Amino acid sequence: MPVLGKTRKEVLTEFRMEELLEAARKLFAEKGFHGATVDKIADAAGVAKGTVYLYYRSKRAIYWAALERGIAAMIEEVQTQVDAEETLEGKIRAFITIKLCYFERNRDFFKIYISEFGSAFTHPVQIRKRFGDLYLRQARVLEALLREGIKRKAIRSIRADTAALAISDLTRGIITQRLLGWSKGGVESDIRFIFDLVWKGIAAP
Amino acid sequence: MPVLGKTRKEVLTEFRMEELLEAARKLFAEKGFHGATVDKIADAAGVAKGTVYLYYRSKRAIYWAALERGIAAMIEEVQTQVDAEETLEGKIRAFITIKLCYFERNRDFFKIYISEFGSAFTHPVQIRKRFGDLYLRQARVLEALLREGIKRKAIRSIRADTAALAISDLTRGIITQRLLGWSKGGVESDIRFIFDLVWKGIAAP
Amino acid sequence: MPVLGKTRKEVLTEFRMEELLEAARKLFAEKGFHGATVDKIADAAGVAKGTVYLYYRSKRAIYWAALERGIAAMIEEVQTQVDAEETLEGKIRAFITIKLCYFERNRDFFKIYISEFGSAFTHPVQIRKRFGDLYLRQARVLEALLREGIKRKAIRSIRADTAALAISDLTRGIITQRLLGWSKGGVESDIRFIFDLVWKGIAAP
Amino acid sequence: MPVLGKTRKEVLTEFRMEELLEAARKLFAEKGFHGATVDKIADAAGVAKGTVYLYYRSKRAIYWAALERGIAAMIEEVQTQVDAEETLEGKIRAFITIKLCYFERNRDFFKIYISEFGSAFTHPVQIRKRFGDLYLRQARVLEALLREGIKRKAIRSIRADTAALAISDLTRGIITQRLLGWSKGGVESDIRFIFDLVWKGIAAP
DNA sequence: TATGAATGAGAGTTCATTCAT
DNA sequence: CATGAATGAACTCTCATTCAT
Repeated sequence: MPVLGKTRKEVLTEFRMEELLEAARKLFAEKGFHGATVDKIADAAGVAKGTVYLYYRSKRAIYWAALERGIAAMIEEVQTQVDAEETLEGKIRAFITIKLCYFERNRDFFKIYISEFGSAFTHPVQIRKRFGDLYLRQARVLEALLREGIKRKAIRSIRADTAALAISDLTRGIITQRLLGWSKGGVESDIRFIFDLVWKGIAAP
Repeated sequence: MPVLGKTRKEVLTEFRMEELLEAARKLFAEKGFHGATVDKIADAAGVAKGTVYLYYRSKRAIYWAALERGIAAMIEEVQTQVDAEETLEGKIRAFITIKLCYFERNRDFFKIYISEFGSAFTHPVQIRKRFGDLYLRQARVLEALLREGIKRKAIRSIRADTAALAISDLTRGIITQRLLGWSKGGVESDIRFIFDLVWKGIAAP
Repeated sequence: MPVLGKTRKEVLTEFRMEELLEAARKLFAEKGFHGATVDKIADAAGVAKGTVYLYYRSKRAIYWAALERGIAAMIEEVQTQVDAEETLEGKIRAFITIKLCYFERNRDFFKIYISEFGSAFTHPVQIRKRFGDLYLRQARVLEALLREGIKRKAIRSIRADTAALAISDLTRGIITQRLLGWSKGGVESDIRFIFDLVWKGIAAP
Repeated sequence: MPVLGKTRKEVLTEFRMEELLEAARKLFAEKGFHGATVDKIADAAGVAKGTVYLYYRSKRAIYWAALERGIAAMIEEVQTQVDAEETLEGKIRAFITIKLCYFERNRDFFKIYISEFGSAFTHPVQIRKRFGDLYLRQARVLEALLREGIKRKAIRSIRADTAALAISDLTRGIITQRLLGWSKGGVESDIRFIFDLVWKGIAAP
């Protein structure tokens, strides 16, 4: 009997998938794709090995689900917060802030995210493309902002796509530094640092 | 019989290690750490599998050797060129330029380098630390420059260590974009882009 | 409420078993015992996997049921037609003809039948014996004919049991050839071929 | 240093392959393809599991090697003995005799052989074809004899290809009966039975 | 009665590492 | 010093069977 548009079965399925995803996320983050075994994922999720395959077609599929889910959630959060800001400056600052905060809150996910980055070159083309698309999608949120700023002469005339990726790189980089314990400053300080660098770097004279 | 301070044996050993390293670099770059098998590395180097273990203690050891060797060579090249420049601006530009060119010339190495970055979080602490030290060493070349610039008031008062890492991130990022085919501009254009962003971002007002 | 000696429940049970058998027969024929999964059998029969086990104790049990059922039906058909013939020659010809036609009509069953033959040696003794009994039962229909023929001097003095099996082998062989596309002749031609060979081979001089 | 055209390595390789084949043959015969595990084959051959894969690419490959090897040896033996006979009658009798004796001597092989027969319909087309070719090859030895006999009017005008397969079926059938303990007669008696049936069945009037 | 989610033993295969030659 | 055959632990994935609902 469907309740709220979902049958009992669907709810259970969703629950199991989420449970498995959570366990997988933790393990992938801790040990990387190869280090995490399906056995351990099943164990961590509290189910038998075979059960994993009732919900995901392969180990890779779980990995992808974790990755895609995380990026999608991040994009959504970023987009929402950027939209909530009124000034261009505020929007760009929000972009940096939210990404940084999101990753701080989802460290496990960030580790998978960054690891996939590292594998970008060794994966088959189609997998690489799939991740690329995902990654570029979030960069494009920023790109649109930059383009608007350039049009309004608030930002000097630069390649908006490259700049967007560069800002993403900076943000990603600072998070890496934080997680590795290389950055001594607080989050606030790090955000301010990145933003200042970027804003001074791209603002119209 | 020692020649130039090296015995015949030492020369041969060095030669074999180099040969193996080259083969390994190519394979690690192409297939990643897990995808590259010792069998294939031995094959590519033209020796038997067992021979590999006469020169390196493990597969990981080869990987590390490839990584360390590459980073050391890069640092050296960067240092030399930075020293050759006279102005602060020139030195910073050189830092970016040389790194970018070095990686363009040594794509195989870059792929390993970037991949290790991705694994930074899944490795045991001591391995992570070892890579960190290596990575930070090159950043410190830049950090010293920035510190000097700040002292001379050519650069505004920023955290030199964080800034150095940020500039490294930017450089690494643009190379990634280039290798993935995301950057449409030429090398010159990319260098100029990064440098402008950085210089405007950090220069004293 | 019993109807025609069967309760409603019994009718339903029989119906389900038949339905499952049909589905199983098709799958076993197509993929062999190991290739056919209980999942697919259940699917093909339009029931859930668990339901299968309400009607059959195991996958093997379904297989056996399919096999026994098929052989029993064949024996019945053969016996009926043989009885309908009047001459010895006619009876033997009928034996060959009916078997061949039966298998032509029930190719799925034949594939299982022939496959079980192949496994005859790898099965545990009791299973082997069970199949043997089944197989020998049909041969005995023929054996009886031969024995009668020998007594009446229409057939030369041969070992009736061995001859019966030999004729069965010939018949089985020709069907195999037909199903594998090795026999170019029509059914009629194949029947005539076998019968001539056999009749000339066993007839009294 | 090559000795007798074979290097030490080649001899060792051949030895291991033979050793594995023997172990595999026994297990396949006893348990069938699915029942025999690579683990057990390795065990029986006295090597580790991984070693098996140094000599054969897959479990299937071992199976095929066993099958092909056995059939080839049989064909050779049959051909040699058939050639040694002078009369047509003698040749046909030799064909039956040698096959029967070969299988009596190589029971393990026969079990695999017969089992493959059973799987003929469930295997992919190319595998089926491969076995078919192998099987037909031995039948063709006989076919040539029959064709010659027909030309010389010693044999009545029959389809030589179908007859050859039929005689093969008879031979195979009698061996099956023997191995299953259904045939009470001695080898001699069985051979005579088959030959008489066949010869009377095909001889010109 | 019917379901299908859950199980977990067990399959084939790979590969870093060792060691006798 | 060089070899490469041998190892065996570890991997992912399958599927017959069970059992709570």
